[in-house]
Amino acid sequence: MTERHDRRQALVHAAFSAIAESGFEGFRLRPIAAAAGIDHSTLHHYFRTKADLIAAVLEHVTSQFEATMHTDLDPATRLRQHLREIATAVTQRPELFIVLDELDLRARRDGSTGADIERDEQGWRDALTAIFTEGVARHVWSTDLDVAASVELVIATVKGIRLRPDRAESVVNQLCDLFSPERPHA
Amino acid sequence: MTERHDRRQALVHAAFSAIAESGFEGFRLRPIAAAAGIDHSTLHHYFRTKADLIAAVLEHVTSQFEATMHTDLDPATRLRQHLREIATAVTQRPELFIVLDELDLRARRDGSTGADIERDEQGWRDALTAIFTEGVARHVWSTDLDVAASVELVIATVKGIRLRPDRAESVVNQLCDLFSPERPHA
Amino acid sequence: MTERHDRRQALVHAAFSAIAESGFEGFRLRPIAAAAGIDHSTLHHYFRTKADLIAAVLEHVTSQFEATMHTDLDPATRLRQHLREIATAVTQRPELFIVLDELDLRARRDGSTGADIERDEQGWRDALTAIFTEGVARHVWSTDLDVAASVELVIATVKGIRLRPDRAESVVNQLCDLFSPERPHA
Amino acid sequence: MTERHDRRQALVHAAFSAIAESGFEGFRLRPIAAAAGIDHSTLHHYFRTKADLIAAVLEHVTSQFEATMHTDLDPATRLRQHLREIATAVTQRPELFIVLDELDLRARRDGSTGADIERDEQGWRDALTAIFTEGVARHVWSTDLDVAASVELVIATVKGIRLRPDRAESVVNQLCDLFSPERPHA
DNA sequence: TATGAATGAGAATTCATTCAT
DNA sequence: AATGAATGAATTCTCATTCAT
Repeated sequence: MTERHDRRQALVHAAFSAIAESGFEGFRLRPIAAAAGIDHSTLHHYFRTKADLIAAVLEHVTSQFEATMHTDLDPATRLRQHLREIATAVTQRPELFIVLDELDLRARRDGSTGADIERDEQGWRDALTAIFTEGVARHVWSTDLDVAASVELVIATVKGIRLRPDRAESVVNQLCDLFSPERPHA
Repeated sequence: MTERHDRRQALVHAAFSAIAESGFEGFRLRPIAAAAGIDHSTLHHYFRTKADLIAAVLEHVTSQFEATMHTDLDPATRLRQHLREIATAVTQRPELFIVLDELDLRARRDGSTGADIERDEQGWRDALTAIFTEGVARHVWSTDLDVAASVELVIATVKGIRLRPDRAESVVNQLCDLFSPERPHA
Repeated sequence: MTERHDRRQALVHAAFSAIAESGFEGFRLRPIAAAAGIDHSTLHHYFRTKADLIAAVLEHVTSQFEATMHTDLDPATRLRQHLREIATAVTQRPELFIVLDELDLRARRDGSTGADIERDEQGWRDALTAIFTEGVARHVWSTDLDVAASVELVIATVKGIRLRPDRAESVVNQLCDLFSPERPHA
Repeated sequence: MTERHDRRQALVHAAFSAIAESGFEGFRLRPIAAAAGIDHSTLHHYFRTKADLIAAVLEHVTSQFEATMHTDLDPATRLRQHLREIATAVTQRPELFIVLDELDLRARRDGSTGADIERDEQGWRDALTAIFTEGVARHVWSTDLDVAASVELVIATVKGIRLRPDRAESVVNQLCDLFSPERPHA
């Protein structure tokens, strides 16, 4: 049983790496099976179709993004911390975000992929909305702040740095600074 | 000669549309040739290889982004206008940005695509840098503003809305508001 | 032991139905095992190979045709009754005859199937020969009657209606009428 | 153009022979292509799918059965001649009838095959009906004769001898004799 | 007896590309 | 410039069978 799980995991990992490296364009099953050390027909024992394997990769990826949202008192700090963690992750595990980008693009054509991704994104959106809403309520941010637009801005920005680990940190810092200008002295 | 040019254009357009619709994963030459009304082997008279056709699509796409930067006096207005134009384009010609996203992802694997895209992006980066630099010089923005990070933030944000035409406008507005808070009254 | 027998029977029945429905062209072991509620590899405990299972189906089919020849006095009546019974069977259990037809066709390629079927057919041929021989002896039919040819005619006709339950009855009646014209009046 | 036709013909012939020899159960495209001396992928240039090739085989087979019905004066002679020609064909070109039998069996599962075969059979049925009807009108046969049943009997008998070239002649003769008893001399 | 894992051979089909015409 | 024929390598997926448990 655990062996079965191991093989499956090995296949998912191999598929994940392959997508990270070559995208879906060149994504073929045989090399995946080979990387896991099994015959390519055995792969179908674990994943009936290519789509099933891709679905498993998607699940693997999204499972890595389980909410790491903190519950500090200060919403501004929470936002900053959250974005810094993302920036760190982009830097340390760039493949994760590359594959996510590939999946995002693929979601447009593949309904079920789209649904899974959308569900995941909605969870994230809700968390961000909570931060901004609380921030406005506590007068951390102006009551004029367009919460929905701010949330989408954050999301867009994060998506925009997924392929740019080198710039991730400075970009999220700059975004946080715009929301909550550091008043260093005084 | 002009006929030849027309045929090439027809092929490039067909390829562009196909990529916009199905991405590179499902990008096949035969349907492209069929869409242009020619035999699939004739396509090779115009583009020796598949890669050549893709390169032509890339060129077609980037040629659509020739800098439409205005030269108003006020840098803040220039920025806002520029981003609004982008948001409008994303809304009105979403395929253009979808294909750009596909190409961006592909650039990681394909050196020459990467170079072309990078060159293009650099032009854009320079223009944005000029705006922010001037804005700081003219005290539109604080001298503390991190110009480079601001430029990357703008770029990241725009990239992040490429697949979301519906949110494009509100996101860029929100970003501009953060840079230059509208102070409506007083 | 009886359990084992039951399982075997279940498998044979499932195989029989599958062949009746889709012929040998689409005959696969896995669905058979599934229909019998067992794993497809367990099937090999009961039938070592696919051919073994097919042989069992053949046996099952031929066992259904144990001579039900009557021993009335009148050969003509015997013939008519025999053919009517066949026509009824074709109507009521068409799958039996469909599978028989499939097996007949297959016999050409598969030696052992051929032998089994041939043996069965010979028994039938003998019974028919007995009827016609007796009929000629008793002057039910002309002494000019070609007994062997008549037997083959009957066999051919029956084979010819195996896929046509709807016409079975009228065809066998017509054949009997030709052999023994009903002289209803006078 | 004629070359193209030749290749197609060669493929159809090779397919025909393969089916005659091994039936549909073992019918694979690669050996067909090999027999025609081409790469197996080239086969798809001529027949997009396996089903297309089978359809061409079916057409080839049915085209061999274009009505060879004579227009002698005597219906009984016409019937006898017709059946003798069939018996001769079964003897001389047994594969034709074997393949026909295979197709007949296959027709049950494959709608389009079924339609084609049915259309062909209907033509034959019409011709036979004409013979019997005329025979009854001319008092060659009793007015009591069930024309429809007689037609079906002939059809069934012919189908029943398709796999038995050796018995074909004696069976059809016997059938004719039953319809029109030879009254030798006297 | 029963299973699930594994295999290897092979299935139809697709695709970019080349070549002769 | 244009075509259709041809290729060969590759693709996903299937299947009967075996083996260890």
